[in-house]
Amino acid sequence: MQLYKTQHLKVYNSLSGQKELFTPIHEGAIGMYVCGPTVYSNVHLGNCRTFMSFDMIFRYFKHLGYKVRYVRNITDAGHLENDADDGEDKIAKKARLERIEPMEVVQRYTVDFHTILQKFNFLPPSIEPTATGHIIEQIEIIKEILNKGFAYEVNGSVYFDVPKFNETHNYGKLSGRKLEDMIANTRELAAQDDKHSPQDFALWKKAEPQHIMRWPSPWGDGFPGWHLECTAMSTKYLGETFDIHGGGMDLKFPHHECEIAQAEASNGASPVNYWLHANMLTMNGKKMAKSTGNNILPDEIFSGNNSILSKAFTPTVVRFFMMQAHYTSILDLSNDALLASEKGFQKLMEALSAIDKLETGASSDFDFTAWQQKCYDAMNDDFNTPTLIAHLFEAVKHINAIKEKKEAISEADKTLLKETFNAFIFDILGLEDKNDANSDSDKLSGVVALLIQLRKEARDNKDFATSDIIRDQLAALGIQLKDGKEGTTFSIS
RNA sequence: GGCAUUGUGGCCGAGUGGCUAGGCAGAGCUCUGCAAAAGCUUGUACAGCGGUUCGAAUCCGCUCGAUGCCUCCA
Repeated sequence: MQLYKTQHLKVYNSLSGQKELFTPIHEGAIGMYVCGPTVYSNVHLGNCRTFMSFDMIFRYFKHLGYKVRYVRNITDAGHLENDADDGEDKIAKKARLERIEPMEVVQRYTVDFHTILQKFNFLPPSIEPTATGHIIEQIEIIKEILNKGFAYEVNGSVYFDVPKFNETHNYGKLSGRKLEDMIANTRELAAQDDKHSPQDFALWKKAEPQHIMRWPSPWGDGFPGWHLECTAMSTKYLGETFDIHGGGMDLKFPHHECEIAQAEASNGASPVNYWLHANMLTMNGKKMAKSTGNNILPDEIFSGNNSILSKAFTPTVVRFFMMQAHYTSILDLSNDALLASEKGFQKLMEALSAIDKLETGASSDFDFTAWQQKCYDAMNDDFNTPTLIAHLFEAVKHINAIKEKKEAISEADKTLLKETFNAFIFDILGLEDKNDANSDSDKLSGVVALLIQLRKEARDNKDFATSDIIRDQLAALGIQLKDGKEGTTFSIS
């Protein structure tokens, strides 16, 4: 059955600035494009947050029964470092610094990107196209824009004519900018520039002799402009108008604004119905960015090898931390926040594992069907994962009460509870119940189990000196024993 | 300077014109040989100053602060 027929989803559309009822162009099917990474260095945690937000969105669409074509590109053609003529593309620069082929840089960091996302339990997109694999498509779009008169060629480069475009279209409608204001606020620089207007942007740049990444084109050897690849690839795989375009908030202007302009100039149609923007992850209150050095790598968190965190955190805890904030809000990373998330996540997992053991009765004291709908309502309200998680914790309270026989649950509700928990926690939020430490080594588990047994015997004999030695020595090794009604379990920190 | 977003209890972080967010920490309790773990209970916060309203943390204005974009950036 298709849930989307009964669950009505609202999304915040950056284009309108409002939450809108989501209706795909083709019933039951969704086309979604998300701007992927530029693979010139290791993906940092801030990058991951954006992709994780859209991974969650992708997962929810699938859960609702939509057929989704999710396209997330790899930018491997490099972007210009700056707008001046001597701009150098990032990948070429990195290649020169490291004395390797540009495609070697691309390969290295593409692999890193995929490895990290896998650790975070990402679902792979339907298509992951690369910019260099779509040079021909990009050239075709440039030709079309030139034909329509919205671009001009200068010295082997082609620029998009923003003022001309703005005469008949609305440049700035996504970011809420007005061309007049932009012109009025233009900084005075770029003395020797081929561009007619500072607002114009490159569709094709002439490659200087020393430039490594280059392709032949009708305008000579060069490379595509910064915004073109997304237009080319989204159009190719999703059509001239598609449902959702996502990306980080920092891409809204100029990148996405230019995408709209390119698409409208080349084929006349507005390319995207719903623009979704994920907000930034900050650290110490500042945006994470490769360029400023204010960032942390995922592996530095997983290993605990960094200066801001007191310990290591697993990928799923980091994911839970991020899901506790709404994707459109700025989220600040800190040790305390991560610690809080870790404890909360453990609590959730313990409740989940307790469900199976719950004894059922004739009826339930809690309306689990209504509760389940509240979970959906949260997600239907622009993917409100923090509210969803609050509802999950509400259920945790009832699970514990049932466990202690203070409340009752019916067999049917127990099944519903289990299915709902699994669906939201694993399928939608993408979390994993990995007790890394415990599953680490069967031998270790066996040894600890043996020690637990010896300690139990000592305690039964009231030999507390021995039992406390076992407990304290294990604790010193980072193995904590947890005495419960059903016996003793342990966790490794 | 321009555009945009934002300011919630010790920390993180939702939300809404009047009805408990949630997590963590803290406090109390239960359990325990003692602890730990676990569970239960507990907090009336919404930058400041005005205004609209029967009623605003939620709407409007101003002040102050923060962040993002305006050059590549998730």
